[in-house]
Amino acid sequence: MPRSKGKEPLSQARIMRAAVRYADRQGIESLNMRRLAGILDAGVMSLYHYYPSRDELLDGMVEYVAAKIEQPANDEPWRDALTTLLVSARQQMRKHGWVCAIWSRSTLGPNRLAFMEAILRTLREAGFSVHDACDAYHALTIHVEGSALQASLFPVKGKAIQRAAKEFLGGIEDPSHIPYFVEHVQHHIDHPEMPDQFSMMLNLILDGYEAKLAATGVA
Amino acid sequence: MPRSKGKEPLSQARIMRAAVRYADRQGIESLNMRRLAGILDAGVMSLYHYYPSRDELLDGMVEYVAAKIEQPANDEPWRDALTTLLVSARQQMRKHGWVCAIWSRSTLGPNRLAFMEAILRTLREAGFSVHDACDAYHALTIHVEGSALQASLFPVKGKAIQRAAKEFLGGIEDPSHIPYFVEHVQHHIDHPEMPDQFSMMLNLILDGYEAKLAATGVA
DNA sequence: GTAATCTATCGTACACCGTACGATAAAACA
DNA sequence: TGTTTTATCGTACGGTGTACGATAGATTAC
Repeated sequence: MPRSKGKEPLSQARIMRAAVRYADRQGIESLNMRRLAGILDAGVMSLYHYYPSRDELLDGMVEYVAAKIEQPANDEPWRDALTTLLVSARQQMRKHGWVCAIWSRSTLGPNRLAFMEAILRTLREAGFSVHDACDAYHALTIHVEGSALQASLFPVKGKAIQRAAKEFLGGIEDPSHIPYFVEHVQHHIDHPEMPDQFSMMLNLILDGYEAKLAATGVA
Repeated sequence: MPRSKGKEPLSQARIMRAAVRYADRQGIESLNMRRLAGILDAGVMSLYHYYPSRDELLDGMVEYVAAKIEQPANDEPWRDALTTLLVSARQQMRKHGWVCAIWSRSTLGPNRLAFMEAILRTLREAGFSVHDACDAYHALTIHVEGSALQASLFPVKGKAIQRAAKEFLGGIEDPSHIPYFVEHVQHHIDHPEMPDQFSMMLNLILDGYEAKLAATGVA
């Protein structure tokens, strides 16, 4: 029984929007086919007309986010181009915290592939050897994915961080054994807004490879 | 009906060993309570006498691995101490590839806490300010966890890498759009043993913070 | 020794998940 | 008008984690 009058029809795009929206609010663990169908006011099996399985839906969600990563202009210097790519990737991963959990595990789709290609192209055209480009590629992507993953484990907003961290410390049975850890958490409580630690570290990595590139003398 | 004569009794340790052993071989996704009980030749619900839930079992598995991370000697210079800690952590994560998937998400247990505390203590006693120690801590742990995660997505052994990468490339519909990605994968095929890229990057990070520490002049 | 209690075991059952299969009715086409 | 295609979805099945309560051996109390 297709297209009943009252409700707007299903589509890949509408399902995807609902899925992303739900994951943004409630996390991806609790996103299941029945709930998603419920949100869309549709039968569960109707979803399978547009996505053959839950896994492919998740892959699609990763691609959805990957599509929003900004691509650098062609004439940008390599360091700026990489910064554009990686800062944008980081932004999207922060915006959709759930992607970190499935990013690496998802089947490689065109958008994620384009992201990887852009990084590698930038490096190679900057003069990096295949080997150095390989090193730098992994260093950079590890940093982006790793830091987004770590960040996704904590609440985003300042007030919520403080509350979470406090009850976090409260859960420890004997804090006297771990003074430096307590101090560290306290530091996060006192400074909820980290002054862009991601970019600092990114620059440190880029500094290292810029020096190496200069030493190689290729340009 | 407790302790039937023929079979050795259950215990936290025996269950944990079986779980780790199974995850090492078959991965953690397919590890479920029924299968684990089957391996141990026990009823499913018997496991719940030792672990109140699957989640707590997984937490225990993370703790099991965290316990094996080598702690540095007290008199080691800070850079050596950090290297000891992080290289050892990396080794354990490579040995038990499945931990990467649950490491960050697990509830903080004493062993993982001890690992974090050791890093922070080393940094602070080396003269890092609370803020710099915070930065360095995150940079280092992101590197360890991120690189182990990326590595865990590929087979360990050389021959398997080559086969996997080849069929990986074969699955792409139009490789001409992604020449640099193809080149990158080819590089991995040709050089299955990466000359310790992890340590190189680790040293790069440590170089950066050593320079910063020297500049601060604290010692 | 016997009775009461405790403890480790586990069978059954239930709720929730992804999804295979096939039915159905509206739309498109002949 | 009759036929085919397409989007919808109800039902059901197998696989999960686990709540509940039964049970039989070990332990303890008398």
